[in-house]
Amino acid sequence: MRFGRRLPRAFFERPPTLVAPGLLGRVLVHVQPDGTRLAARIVETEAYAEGDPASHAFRGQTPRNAVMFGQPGHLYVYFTYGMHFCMNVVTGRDGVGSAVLLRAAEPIEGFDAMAQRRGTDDPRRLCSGPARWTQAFGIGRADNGRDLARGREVYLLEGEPVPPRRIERTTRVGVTVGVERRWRYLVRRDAFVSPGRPAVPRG
DNA sequence: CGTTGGATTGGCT
DNA sequence: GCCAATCCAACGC
Repeated sequence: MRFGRRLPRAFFERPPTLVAPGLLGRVLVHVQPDGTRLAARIVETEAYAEGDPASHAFRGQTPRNAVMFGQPGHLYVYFTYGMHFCMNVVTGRDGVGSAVLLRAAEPIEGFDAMAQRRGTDDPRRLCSGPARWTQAFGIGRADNGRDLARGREVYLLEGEPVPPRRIERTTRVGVTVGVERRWRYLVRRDAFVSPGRPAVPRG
């Protein structure tokens, strides 16, 4: 199958609340060290904007979040809960700390390698969750800072964008602050969306 | 330098 | 629904 061209740098050089819905239906590709190609269609994302208390960038630049403040179109990978990696696409102009968390996708290519890493054959358990997806793809520390617009190992293809009426918007999953912001974007009724529960806005 | 809690997941009650 | 797993960056003293 063909999924079109690579998404250009300009695609990412916008606020994360525009990039996040714009990434739905796109295809993330990871060419592994052994040459195996993995691909998945994005079905769920979250925006982490400038001035957003839930963002890793909220308290300014640190060694950990430095990639978020760099050139858009790069991959920001972080380690959490002592065992999981999550991946983001850096958005906005150089110097702005913002990104889009990649939360869930439908496996398209490299099913066997994903199943082996995940320890299950269930296609819905391969990439449906941010840490599941990085595990299935073998994404880790070494991938932090990779350039999606130019690199050879990890990149994004145009795929087929999801029209606005098929996009659902909710609060984000797992955040304890900024819970009123509805910055989680998902493909309506898609089976590969993560099982994560949106935050409940207090009121 | 000690403490805290996390953009999660899977297993168990 | 609840909670342990397991590391470590960020923050406060």
